[in-house]
Amino acid sequence: MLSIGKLSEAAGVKVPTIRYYEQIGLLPAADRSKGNQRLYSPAAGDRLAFIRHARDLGFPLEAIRDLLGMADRPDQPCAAVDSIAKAQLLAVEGRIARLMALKSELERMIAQCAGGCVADCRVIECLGSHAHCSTDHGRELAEVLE
Amino acid sequence: MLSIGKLSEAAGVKVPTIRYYEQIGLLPAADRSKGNQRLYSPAAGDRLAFIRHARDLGFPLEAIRDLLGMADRPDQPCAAVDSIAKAQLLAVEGRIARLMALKSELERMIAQCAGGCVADCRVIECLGSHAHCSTDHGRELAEVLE
DNA sequence: ATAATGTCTCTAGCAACTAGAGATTCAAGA
DNA sequence: TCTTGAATCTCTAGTTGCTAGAGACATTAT
Repeated sequence: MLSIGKLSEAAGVKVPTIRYYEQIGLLPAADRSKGNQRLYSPAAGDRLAFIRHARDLGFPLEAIRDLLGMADRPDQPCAAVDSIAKAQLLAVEGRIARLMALKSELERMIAQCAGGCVADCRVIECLGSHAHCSTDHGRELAEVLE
Repeated sequence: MLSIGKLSEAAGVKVPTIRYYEQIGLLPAADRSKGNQRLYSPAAGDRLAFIRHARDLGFPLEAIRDLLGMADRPDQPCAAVDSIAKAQLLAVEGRIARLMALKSELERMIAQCAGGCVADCRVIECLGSHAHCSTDHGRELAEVLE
């Protein structure tokens, strides 16, 4: 059995994060030592690794909760798993597209600045008036950063 | 003078958001009507438009606070403005790069799934063990989504 | 005059943690 | 065995940038 610190090290997930996952029910309540400290089996480590890996791929915790539920029923069809993964892929692609637009707008803005004083600064001017922009970007451009 | 609702409409920023900006000191406290309702000059609208535009470009509010402070001193050199904008560009580029890695990992995962039951699902398997991954992605891969 | 909006303040909630206080427990060395 | 230092415990509050709601007051239209 592992202490929470050892588990943390093994899975690459910080100690308070593990407690947080338990608190929100993503991990089952751990066994305790006589002195009330958490003890984990290697299987708990696998579950945590799964969560961490899915987080690394950007899945939100709620999606991970669903994925874990599915992983626990290996005889069910995996279509639902696929659809979660595909939704995640779509979300990522959307973010990329919007970030690209953002990037070119920023590049244009920066390139135009000759480096004088603020009164002549293109960056400030461009921020002040949407009219200087090449694209008709709206709120949605930056949603990706949330 | 405009009511907060009219200002909201004109600038494309929601009413509670305007109040929030005032609360955190990004907008100065507005004048009030006899009945204590906020009244805004067109100049306040310009400032709000500046904020919104910068938000659209993904600048964090603290950076915007700095930018506004600089815009209020037109005779100062604009190097600091540029460096904020460049930092933002770098942040955006970093996010794009990491999202691209994420995207290809997700695509690989999804493509391998033959669509059987969960026991055979590549998506679940890949999430369960990092060994199936092509890249040695770490936590940093998903930081972009925060 | 009355009804329908609009606005006010205040609190609480979202995601996914992170940081800190103050108390306890464990592990290793003397 | 004792002691010290590290790890762990629970709990609360903070982060970012808003959003939603309650209950009360103001303004506008009919």
